[in-house]
Amino acid sequence: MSQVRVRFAPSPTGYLHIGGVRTALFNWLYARRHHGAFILRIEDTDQSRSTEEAITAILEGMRWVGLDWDEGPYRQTDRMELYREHALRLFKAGQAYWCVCTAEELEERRKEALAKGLQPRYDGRCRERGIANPTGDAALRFRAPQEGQTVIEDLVKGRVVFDNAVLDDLIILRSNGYPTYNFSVVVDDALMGITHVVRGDDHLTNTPRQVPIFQALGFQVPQFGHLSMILGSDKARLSKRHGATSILAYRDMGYLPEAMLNYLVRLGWSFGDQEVFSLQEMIERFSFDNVQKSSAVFNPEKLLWLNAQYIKQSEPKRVAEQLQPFLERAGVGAEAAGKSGEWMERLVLAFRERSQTLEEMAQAAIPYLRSDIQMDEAAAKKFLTPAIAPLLERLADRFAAVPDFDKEGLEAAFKNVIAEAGIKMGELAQPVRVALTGRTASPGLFEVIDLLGRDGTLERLRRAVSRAQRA
RNA sequence: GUCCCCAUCGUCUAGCCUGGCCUAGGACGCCGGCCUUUCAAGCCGGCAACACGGGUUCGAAUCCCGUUGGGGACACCA
Repeated sequence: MSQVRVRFAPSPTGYLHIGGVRTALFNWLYARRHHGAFILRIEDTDQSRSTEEAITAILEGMRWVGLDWDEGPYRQTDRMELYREHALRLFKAGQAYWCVCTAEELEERRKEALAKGLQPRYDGRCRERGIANPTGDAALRFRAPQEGQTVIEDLVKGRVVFDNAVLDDLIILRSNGYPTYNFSVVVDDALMGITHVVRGDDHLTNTPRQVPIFQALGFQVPQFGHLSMILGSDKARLSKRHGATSILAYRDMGYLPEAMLNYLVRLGWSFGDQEVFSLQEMIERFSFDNVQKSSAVFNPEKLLWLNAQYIKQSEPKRVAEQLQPFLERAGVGAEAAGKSGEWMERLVLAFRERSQTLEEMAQAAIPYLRSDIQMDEAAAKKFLTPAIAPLLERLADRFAAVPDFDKEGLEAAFKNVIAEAGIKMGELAQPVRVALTGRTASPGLFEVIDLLGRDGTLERLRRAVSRAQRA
């Protein structure tokens, strides 16, 4: 059996969206599963819509999620001679002809047909003109089969049959010399030896247009697999109005790349009841046999849950590294840089179970990095009262007396104070929490103290005492 | 309009190909409880679906036909 060769072929007309990443992922998984090659190809033949920035964003997105490619990135604009050469070959063989209908005329006829409720296909008026050497602007059209059927044995949809009567003679070479999509894909997929064309099912109806071109060119027809679309909550195709769709936007919101891939792979694919998959597991288990035919609605809550799972399970050291840019954006980059790696890991350990994103973790970490804390006024009013002040002061004194400020000593000191005062743990814990963090919610008190250290803890406690006395 | 694809809890899905094991399983979310110094996490429990109508069959979520609904395509875009 020949080697598997698959490709991801985005057009650089915008950022890399998550639907594209899922298509890339399925291709990549299939390649890795079968020890084949995953090829990246940029389809930039639309000069007016393709941009360098988009190409950069696509590569950046692919690298971020870790979908590495074995060949490419190829750019179609670097391969123009190839398309022209094969298009002309078709012309010489009588399988393509020059068309001098103008774009305006075509557009008019198209609208007319649509208005009449007919399929807006090219009427073939240049088909028999036999123009050999067009003088002005002319496009080259493929002479598509008019009879019979084109049958596709799709890897995910199964057998799909199209009547060739619905096909029209599509333009393969524009009058500006550039190839059109349906032609350049065929030439590239054939020349690059692509064995399985796996793409979105918005391309399903392009397939019967492409198959005859493969055949006319004398190329072997690859296998096709059409993946269902990702929909928004209103069941319409996922787009900007449903929220963020750019993969890099998710990076910037604090999602982990492995969580993104795990979420995306489960959108349309499953392996029994398993929800969490390492990359290795995905590779070992992936198969088109259990790829869903129907489209899937994008569910941000489940993504968030998966992200939280990954944050919890990842190596604290790695999470700490990935957290850096978020700390910088939160304005505490310098403070974080002053901390040891070991301290940063303790920070991650304290917050990994209460952060769904890295952004959330960075926000939660602010009071532990800055010396001046932002006090929640409502919380202060409720918990830092004159009545509690003497207890806080006593606690600060006892804490100060704990020899190496270790957890056991601190806990004993804390318990002594509440026992002496005859109050419950929570009655002192909340005021202390507010005193130390400025907030009513935080990790365990002794974890907080551990992060703050002796000086930070005592200073905040004392400051809270004077504030409480004045309240 | 024409062609193509699709249809199980709100959502992602298992089951469907190879009918009975389905009183339809899991996950997210939601609700309740446990744990608890707060917030989380974790654990336990609950609500919730075979789109509809015909067949075929002893028996249909599973096979067939139709209806309805949703999506996609129909460019000198990709």
